[in-house]
Amino acid sequence: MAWSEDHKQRSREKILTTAAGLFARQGFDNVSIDQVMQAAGMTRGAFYAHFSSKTDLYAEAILYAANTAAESYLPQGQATDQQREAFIAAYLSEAHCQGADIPCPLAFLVSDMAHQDEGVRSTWSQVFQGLVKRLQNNTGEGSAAQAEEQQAALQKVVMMIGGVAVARALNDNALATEVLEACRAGALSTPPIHLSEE
Amino acid sequence: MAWSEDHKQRSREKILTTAAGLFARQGFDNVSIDQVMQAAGMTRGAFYAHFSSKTDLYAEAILYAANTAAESYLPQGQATDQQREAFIAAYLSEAHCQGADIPCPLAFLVSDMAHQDEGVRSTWSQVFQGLVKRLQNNTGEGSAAQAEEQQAALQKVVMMIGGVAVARALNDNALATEVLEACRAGALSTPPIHLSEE
DNA sequence: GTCTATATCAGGATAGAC
DNA sequence: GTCTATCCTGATATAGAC
Repeated sequence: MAWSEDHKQRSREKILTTAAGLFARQGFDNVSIDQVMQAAGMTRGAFYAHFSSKTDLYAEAILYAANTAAESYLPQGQATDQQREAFIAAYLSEAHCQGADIPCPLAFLVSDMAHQDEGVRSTWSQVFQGLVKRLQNNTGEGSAAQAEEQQAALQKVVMMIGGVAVARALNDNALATEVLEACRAGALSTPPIHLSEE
Repeated sequence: MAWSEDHKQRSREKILTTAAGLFARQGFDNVSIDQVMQAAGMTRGAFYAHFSSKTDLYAEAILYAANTAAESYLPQGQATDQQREAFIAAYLSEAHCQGADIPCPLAFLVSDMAHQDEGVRSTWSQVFQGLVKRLQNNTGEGSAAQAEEQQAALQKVVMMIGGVAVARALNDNALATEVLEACRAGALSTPPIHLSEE
């Protein structure tokens, strides 16, 4: 049944891309299974042939969005400084903020995670750690240098996620733009902040 | 009818404190009017004598939380550097992250704002701008210095809001602690980041 | 695997008694 | 102003036909 299997796989992917976009833009509670399936060109009943529950879909969609984004924005393996900077600028762009393509679930769904079950939260956390790892320079040798690298990467990631989340929340477009600019400046400077509490 | 008026005012405040805590910790959609009113010691029907809708309560609760927090944590008017730093450290503490007192709606509800109506979003935005203003040093005279002050304040606020939101989202407690530490370091350095794109 | 139909339930909002 | 009782809608999940 090669055809049938292929068909199922295509349906599943269609549901995932649709759900990833809708969840990111509207949040978990404001998206219904009906809405997802209709946008994917199917009806509600077909849903449970692919996913066991709405929560299950949520976790899968977050992972799917992360994988898709990583694939197209950052090359696998080690990235150059230039590639990293381009990625940061794109992340903190107004286009991303307004929900272009499949928006990043890290920024769009941060404060939604606290209410979700273990499966969803652990998926989100893994995606977060993946991003942190990708933003590290890995130039330092000693463990002290590594710790500083880690701290700098965490600060960058928080500024990226926080910047997009805040800009998206704000009512005032001009201020939102200003926030994005400030965060680009903050996250692009390398190393952005030098200060350990030793 | 002094007694009656006073009674109503007390009920209203009881509803507001209860709602502010519940909304921040559980999000708008995961809190029911029933839940709020029961926790406040009343029943559902009494709700509409105080607020016109759940959304109305949401906006009022955000404002109430902000005013309450501002009152107890930061003195009105100009703050000293030391007071500002204590505030930043308390904001990025694990106690705040875990929902002590009435948590800050800015951090706990960031990614919820995008789905809310104008009234709620504008309330949130006003609270945000209030925090930005409080964190500015106001030492500079020229407009260029002012712009840098503004940028630095925005970076700090994003790191505070983003740090708490991310730490709260994470599944991994050790990593969450690390995030908070990194953000404290980042937000406490003054000026944290020097870079304008001129 | 996908459809239509339906059981079931939670939650927002209103009506009317006290 | 607060209570109980009720209406109504929207949404998850399941059952059974094709």
